[in-house]
Amino acid sequence: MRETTGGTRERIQAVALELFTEQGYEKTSLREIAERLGVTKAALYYHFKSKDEIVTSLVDDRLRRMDELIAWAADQPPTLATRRALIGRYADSMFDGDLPQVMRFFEQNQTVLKSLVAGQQMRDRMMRLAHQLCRGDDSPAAQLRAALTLFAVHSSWFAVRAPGITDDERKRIALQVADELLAKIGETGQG
Amino acid sequence: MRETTGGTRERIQAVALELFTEQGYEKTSLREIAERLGVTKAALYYHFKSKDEIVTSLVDDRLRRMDELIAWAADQPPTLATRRALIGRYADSMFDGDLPQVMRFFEQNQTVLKSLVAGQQMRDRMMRLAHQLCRGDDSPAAQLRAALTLFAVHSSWFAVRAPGITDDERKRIALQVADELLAKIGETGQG
DNA sequence: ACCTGAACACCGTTCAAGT
DNA sequence: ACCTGAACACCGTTCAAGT
Repeated sequence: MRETTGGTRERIQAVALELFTEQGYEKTSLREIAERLGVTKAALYYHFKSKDEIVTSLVDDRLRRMDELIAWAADQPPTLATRRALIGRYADSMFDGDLPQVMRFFEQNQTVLKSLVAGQQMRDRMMRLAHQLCRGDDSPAAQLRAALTLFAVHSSWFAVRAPGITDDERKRIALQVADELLAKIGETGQG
Repeated sequence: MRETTGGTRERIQAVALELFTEQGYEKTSLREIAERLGVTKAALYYHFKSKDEIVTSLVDDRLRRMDELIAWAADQPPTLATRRALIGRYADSMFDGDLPQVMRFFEQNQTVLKSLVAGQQMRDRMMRLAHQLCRGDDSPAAQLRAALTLFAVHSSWFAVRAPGITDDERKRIALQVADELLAKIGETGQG
């Protein structure tokens, strides 16, 4: 058997992330997760206080990295160069390691997550990121552009339908479009 | 008493739309809806085949209007003028009558709706709209821009935080940003 | 035609009890 | 420390029965 490397807690997280992303949070029952691991539903409650808390544990790492990004940006001058660097770093983190899967899960479960603590924190960080992206220009248009810049990175995963396109190419396209949006922030005049 | 204008079916739809939007589809129980109307849970099943089917009935009207838009666009030449007119009409329909509430509901419940028939149809229509918006330019960047154009209209509701801003102003900003994105579709060269 | 009462299998959660 | 068995209130759904 030698199922996987280790502790039950980690195995629960792995299975939960997979099923939540595939079928959604609400559609995935704890019974389903437990069965895959060969334990009882009640066993899950030894490792996590609730179903909600499983999600929290998945998102925590991601939250920390976003906090770092936001803090970094707040320390830089509010220039176009900073905005470009910020979205570049954000895209890097989105396409790096196993975080894409966490974000994919998040993307798929935004609604449900609204009522979950982790979801609210995540939304909060996105808002702050957007706020950093239009620092020095708080016009409505700038706010909208900042939000769309983040969307550009996210939606490059599903909005672009091209056979055989690589993750790197998706990232490049996303940053190209993002850069154009960012360039319009902080411009004097309405042109 | 003379509760509302009429039939139980319509009253169910009204209450369901309100609660689904406020709390989400999964978090709203049929018991809750029934109680508000002073009927039994089972009574709902006389008017609707399932909880899912309540959503379908809410979204149907919206689907029809999107179909009309798509058909109209397919009949026009694939020019920038057409793209601009298309997103303009789309924004109109989004900010008009009681449809905004339906869309707000949709925005809030995308995930859950993925597994519902109505949700899949809705996603399908959004894809087709995006496709119309980049007709004649199937490059990845164009696809991404087309998707972001639609997002611009949607996210103008929540991404823009300005005290006392009106719906009309939100719409104007959305269309301004959308137009800039659309202008870059179909441009020769990569510049 | 319109609705009720009671039952169905399933859900997340709790807790005493076992090793 | 780690897990089980059995119970809890709640969920969406069904259906015979009432008017």
